[in-house]
Amino acid sequence: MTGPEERLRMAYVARRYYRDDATRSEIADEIGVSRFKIARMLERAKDQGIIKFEISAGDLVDPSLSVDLQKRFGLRRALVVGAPGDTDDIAREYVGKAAAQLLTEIVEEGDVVGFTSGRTVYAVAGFLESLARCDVVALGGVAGQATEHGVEILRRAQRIAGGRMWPIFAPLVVRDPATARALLHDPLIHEATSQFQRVTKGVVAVGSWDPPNSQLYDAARELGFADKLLAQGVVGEVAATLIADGGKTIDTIDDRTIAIRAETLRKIPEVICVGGGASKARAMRAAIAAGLIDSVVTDASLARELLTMN
Amino acid sequence: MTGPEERLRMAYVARRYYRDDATRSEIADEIGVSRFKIARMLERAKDQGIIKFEISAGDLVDPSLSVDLQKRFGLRRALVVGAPGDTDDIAREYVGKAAAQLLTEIVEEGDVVGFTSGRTVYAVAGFLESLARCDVVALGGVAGQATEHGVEILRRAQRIAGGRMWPIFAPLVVRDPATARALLHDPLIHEATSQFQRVTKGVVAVGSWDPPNSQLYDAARELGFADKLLAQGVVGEVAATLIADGGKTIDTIDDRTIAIRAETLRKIPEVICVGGGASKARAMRAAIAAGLIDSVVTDASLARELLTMN
DNA sequence: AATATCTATGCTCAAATGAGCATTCGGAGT
DNA sequence: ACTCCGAATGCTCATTTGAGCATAGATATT
Repeated sequence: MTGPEERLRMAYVARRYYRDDATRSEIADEIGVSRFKIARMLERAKDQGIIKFEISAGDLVDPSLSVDLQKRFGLRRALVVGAPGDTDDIAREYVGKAAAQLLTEIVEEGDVVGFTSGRTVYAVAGFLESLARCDVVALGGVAGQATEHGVEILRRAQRIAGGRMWPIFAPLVVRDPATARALLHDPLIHEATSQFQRVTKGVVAVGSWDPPNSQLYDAARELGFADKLLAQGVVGEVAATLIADGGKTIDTIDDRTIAIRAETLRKIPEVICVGGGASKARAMRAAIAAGLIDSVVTDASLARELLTMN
Repeated sequence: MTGPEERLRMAYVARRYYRDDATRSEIADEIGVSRFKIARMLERAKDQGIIKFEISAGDLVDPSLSVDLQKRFGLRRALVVGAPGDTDDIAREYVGKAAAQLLTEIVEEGDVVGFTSGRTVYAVAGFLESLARCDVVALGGVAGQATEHGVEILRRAQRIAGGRMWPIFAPLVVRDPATARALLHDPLIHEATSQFQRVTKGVVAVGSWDPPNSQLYDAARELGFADKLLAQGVVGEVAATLIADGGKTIDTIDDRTIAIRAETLRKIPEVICVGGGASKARAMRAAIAAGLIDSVVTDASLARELLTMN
């Protein structure tokens, strides 16, 4: 075992090398040993834990989970935020903030950014503070009671991005195909849906059907669709595209939804899925398998669940 | 400000470079950028605090205080241990342990190691666990009530070092010169004091007279010397050598002490002074100024006090 | 005591890195 | 539109560093 004098010396060398950016030769001259000895001291300092590298990536992001997730699922980007013990509400704040910062970082002038509705996407919009000049489009109608949220997301994004906006003032899912067709012929809605193919970056929430944690699920249940869809293996949804466990999309109610279709979604150069909480893991895995999403911003619970699912 | 994607990337690069020892070029190929960009990312990661270097030197030693102290006072070695808030007792344990480890590290076969008495030196001996084969010598008589301590130090050191030992069974200070002379003519004591010139490494405690924190001071007070000596400016002592603030040694009671003399102490190649607690700062500073000690093992309180004294 | 073994040290030469510079690109100001 | 400025990028070449080896000194083994 190394004595305190030697450890102190190693600490000094480590400090001079890493903190002060001295070269090994400088340090060697300074304390009168060869540069090779300095090199070996630095190695041993690392082995013995005298120097440790603390890597953080800021308050929010967990660097290793992020990279693990990105590699494991072949994602374009993955940001994992917060601690696994956080409540869903706290996790949503973290995810929203990180996703907002990510958008600020990656959105370029001329982009067309699409948003679904949902609480997490609402949080993203809430944390948006600056954005390159771009147009914003709703990727679907509004689900859930808090109807205003869906529109509010676009409004805030538009105010910050400064470009044009195409909100969709309609429910995400309706009772029958005829109603859906009628809505889709509404001039304002039609104009919005025509923008789908121009979208270059999508921000989408993921909803879980098993266990149920989705506003689309709630709406479907009210309309009486839910059980049949569950029987067909639906585990989650993105926008209004239902997905089964292996990633197969299920089009049963496509004629009753006002939202971007799976094939159009897949053509968007980058779709970022936001959402946290371990309960959404199956749904998110299915969405990735379905090829609907390219990047994720999530929390540590969901990330760990995804990484240990099998 | 940098976005989370970029920070994550920087964290990843930092991890690969510092933790995994990947070369900049490897990382560059891996993520498809130039090695120059990697270099700049690492620089910025350092600036932005994404990577931090945590340097510890083990549980005991405070690396920066140690180096500061060593440089400020031109010491051969300085080890500063523990936290400034520690009590004297805890600090003594830390100092003792660190000094013991230091001895283990630096004592070589054939050395002759001298010890004074004192509680801290006793702690040093208590923590000694291995030592190159060497002889051990008491550097003076015993002060304080716990007479056995002084001898116990030598016994333990001898048992671990395996060489010869020369303890001194006598008080550190006596009432009058005649008593001192008589003791110094005692064959056992004479044999011990004859070893002083052979000593190659000394371990000495420091006693403070102002404020009083010294067993020699207590003894001197009982014998009625103390006030006169304080009037002469004594602020502390090493072995039985009294020292005034600027480092001047005061020989008033030298003819009544059984201990190594200042000039002999100065000839020892390395004298290590052990002791902690801010109250001993003046005494230690004086001992350094007097050229009686070459290295120190102390605690954070004393070190900070020394560094801020002026 | 002689031998083998291990560890620490410093060397050479190839690889990795840093400093400084030229170029490009994207605004900001006129 | 134009120029100007600053930031970012990648280059060259000198410096720094790492890998592997040879040597020397210590330690264990017989």
